[in-house]
Amino acid sequence: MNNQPDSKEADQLFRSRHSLAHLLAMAVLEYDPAVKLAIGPVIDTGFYYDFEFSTGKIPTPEDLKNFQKKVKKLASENIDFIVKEISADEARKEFAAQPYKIELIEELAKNGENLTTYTSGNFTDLCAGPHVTNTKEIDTDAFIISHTAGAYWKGDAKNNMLTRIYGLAFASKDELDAHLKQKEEALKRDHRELGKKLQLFAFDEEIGKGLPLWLPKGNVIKEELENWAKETEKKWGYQRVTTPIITKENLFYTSGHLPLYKDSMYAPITIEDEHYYIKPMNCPFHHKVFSAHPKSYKDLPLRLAEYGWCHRFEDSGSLFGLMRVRGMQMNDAHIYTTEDQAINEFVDVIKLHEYYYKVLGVDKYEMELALRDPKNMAKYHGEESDWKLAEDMTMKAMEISKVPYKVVHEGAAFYGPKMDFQIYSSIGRAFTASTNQLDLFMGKRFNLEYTDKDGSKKTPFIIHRAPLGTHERFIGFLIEHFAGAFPTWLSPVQVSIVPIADSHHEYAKKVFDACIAAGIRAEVDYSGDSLGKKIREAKVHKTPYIFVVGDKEVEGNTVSIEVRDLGNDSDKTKEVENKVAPLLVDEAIMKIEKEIKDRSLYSVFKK
RNA sequence: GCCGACGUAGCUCAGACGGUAGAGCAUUUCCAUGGUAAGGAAAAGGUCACCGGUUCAAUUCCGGUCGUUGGCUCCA
Repeated sequence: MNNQPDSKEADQLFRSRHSLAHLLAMAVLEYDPAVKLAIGPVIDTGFYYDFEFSTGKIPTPEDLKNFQKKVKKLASENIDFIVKEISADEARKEFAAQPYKIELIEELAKNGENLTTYTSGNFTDLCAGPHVTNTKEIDTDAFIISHTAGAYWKGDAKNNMLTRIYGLAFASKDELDAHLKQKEEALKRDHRELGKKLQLFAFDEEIGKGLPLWLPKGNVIKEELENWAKETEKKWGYQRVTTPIITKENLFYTSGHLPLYKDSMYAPITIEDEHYYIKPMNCPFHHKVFSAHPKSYKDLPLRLAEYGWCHRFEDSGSLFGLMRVRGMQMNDAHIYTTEDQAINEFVDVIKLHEYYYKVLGVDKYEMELALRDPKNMAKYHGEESDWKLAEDMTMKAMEISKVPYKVVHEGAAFYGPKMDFQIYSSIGRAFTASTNQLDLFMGKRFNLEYTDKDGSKKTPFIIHRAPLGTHERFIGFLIEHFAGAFPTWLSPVQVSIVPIADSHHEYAKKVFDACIAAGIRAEVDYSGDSLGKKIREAKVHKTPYIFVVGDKEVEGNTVSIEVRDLGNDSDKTKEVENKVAPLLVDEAIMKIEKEIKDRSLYSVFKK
């Protein structure tokens, strides 16, 4: 387990959680005496135990409540946990009726590890411990049996699916309550909730799962991001291309994707005896752009960018709001370089990420270098020497960049090492926002070449990069990151104009026209609602600025400005005067125009 | 894909022993013309996700499908 205790308090909590898992097993055994026990480890928020229930005995939510009562009762019975060291043979006898335990015993015995059991009351479990010495150490108000889930034995989809029962457990009831409260708060910031409330995107059964509709307000964010990416990439020396979303199947045989990913691609369309696939990625298309004309070393590095429309037939069970969809638009580009240029280009890609994150105020992120999984070497194509070189080069680039990173020995792409950027939303959820690769394989596969100084033909190195990931996942992230209160440049509505009475509608329209002329996204509330209601309406939609216009404003050709209050969630630096003394219309517009142009995270009216 | 849970009006949710349903908000209309987070009234809105089965009768019970979701697996 990775959850080794590192302090006395943590150690005590670890013991309590672990012991609760055993008490849960006791309750479950009473409910289904023939249940097969798998494992019951401690996790960050408590514990779980995996079971294989007898036919027809899968517990209902009602049963879970009973387990909870039973565990509570057991915990209050002052049961001792008694540890015992046993031999493999004794263990085999003791757990003869428990096939999963037997499997564990064989493994442990093979590795020459000592076996221990813990006995609590009439229940003995194979377990490395540690546990409480007596259940009176457990706070019986600080845990709940929360929910069930399916989980494969040993995390392998080829194995049986077991029923996992999760428990939340903390050192005190206060901490448990705090955890539940925090989860509730997190739900309010959940991009699915906010997306509905702020009318950013929607799904429709008739269209299909994982295929989002971008509503007008959400589309504004998408376009702003895309414009920003185009502007930035232009400055960084990228050229834009457009490639089809559909292709004859052979392209994906050339790339090697088809045999590997057939199941997660939309099925082919057959027409005039040809199979066409909808593209799940843009790479091969960009390679074809590269090879459309002969290339010289002088053309390199060649950076081809496209917000490409990709479709992947993801497993229905893995779809998740905007974060995991079947139709996505990717901030993709491929950089074709000489061997000498590759590291520098890779470093620049990392710098580009840093730039994007800085503008968006994403300060918690890290890189993860995914190398080949030694247990699954068959997945990876290409020459060993190329892999070594690519791994060295990526590592070097990461060193140079000085961004913190960790190395993982699995998860590389089949054609090269992968560098992911993990970012964390304000509710603590981690996202892989961007994946990048250094690829020495596809160039050869597609016979890409350029003529070098000496007239020889060489294969370019290829960097795959996508700093803003897909619109879908990235905006999903941004919704949670900003809790729906986007910086002004990204806000669907930037200024909400609220006339005090009907008689001010005409003036409101004038102010509106001035905003629109300045490129500010404005709306006038012409409803017959009360002033308070109109203000509230603008505020629940998290509009950055409300212009209130009444007699005073008409007379002075001004607007009274209400600045969005970010409440307790706000960063200190975002503190603003909520009410701004009436400003001339032109002046107010100029200030906000500048804030938008700067893509500022902060209000121009900040203190 | 797998295991589980859930699906009632646009949204958030009530509801019943099996006898075709209700609230708040949103929408529309009317009244009020209001100076900073919900003014008042009325109307309209549902094949209770869909398809089968049991039943005199199904939104309610059973089965299947679709969708959402908690996890597991996967993620070029």
